[in-house]
Amino acid sequence: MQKHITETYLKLKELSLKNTKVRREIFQILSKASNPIDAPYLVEHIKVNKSSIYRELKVLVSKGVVIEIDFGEGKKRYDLATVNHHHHLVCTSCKSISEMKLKQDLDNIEKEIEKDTSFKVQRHNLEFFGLCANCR
Amino acid sequence: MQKHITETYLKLKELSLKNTKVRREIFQILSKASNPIDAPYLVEHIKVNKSSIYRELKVLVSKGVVIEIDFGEGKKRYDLATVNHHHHLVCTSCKSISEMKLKQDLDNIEKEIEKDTSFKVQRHNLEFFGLCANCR
DNA sequence: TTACATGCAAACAGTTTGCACGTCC
DNA sequence: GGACGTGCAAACTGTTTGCATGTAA
Repeated sequence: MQKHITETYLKLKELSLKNTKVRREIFQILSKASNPIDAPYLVEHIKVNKSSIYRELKVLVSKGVVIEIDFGEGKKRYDLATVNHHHHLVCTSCKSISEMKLKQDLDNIEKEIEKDTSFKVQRHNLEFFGLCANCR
Repeated sequence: MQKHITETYLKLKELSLKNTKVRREIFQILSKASNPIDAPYLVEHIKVNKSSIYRELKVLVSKGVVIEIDFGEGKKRYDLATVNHHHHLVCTSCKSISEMKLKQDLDNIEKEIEKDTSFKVQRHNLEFFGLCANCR
């Protein structure tokens, strides 16, 4: 707990961002969450004006500490930019989300694209939609 | 031209959908387009009330003739559900979109997921973001 | 002290809804 | 004739903006 607070404090310092309420709380919620969290959830759970939250999310995304994900729900989701790149399995029935890591990521595919099309890949989105174990 | 109209007519019949203005025009625009088209574009270019267009898009998606794509722009894009499954290269600078087909699609990955996680994959989204030949 | 963070209210974009009316087969 | 499509206006959700004020370092 104390450890967690200290880590957050250090991370903010490292990014030369002031230690403010929104920042602390966004970090807290995202780090506790096991799945990407949508902006409206943050707005609902952090007692700070929503514009501050949306503004803050942009800052954190631009700093690269937080990543933005879109499952096509009409709203954005956010997750800590952990070292572990992974993909999501989204259940089309109960909407639950689980994570998975590819044994071998798409690096070879990305290289192939760059060679074939001269498009320089910066990142990719890969999500799978289907039925989770409970719903199938 | 005549051919195209006839095809559309037949397709509608096959789906037991009435031959209406919105339907014809959505098909026409989507089939001429080389990239997925966003809903606001359709609203702007088809002289029909926007609610009809949004309603219609849902019908066509549910019938499986049209697919819905989301590049995280805050709006949805639509494309004819052709036989050719492909992926997109979205330029983060000029926003241009190009298409690509994987030599080998993700079928093996999907099978792996089903085996490892008991999640039944129905479909996936895979988009690459980066710089196109012009912008890099 | 001052650059950066916040609250508030209003605006915006995309999309959805209810209801009365119109039209394809 | 009846099921289905449409127009219109209003509402809704997610997100952004301008501006005056507050606050961390």
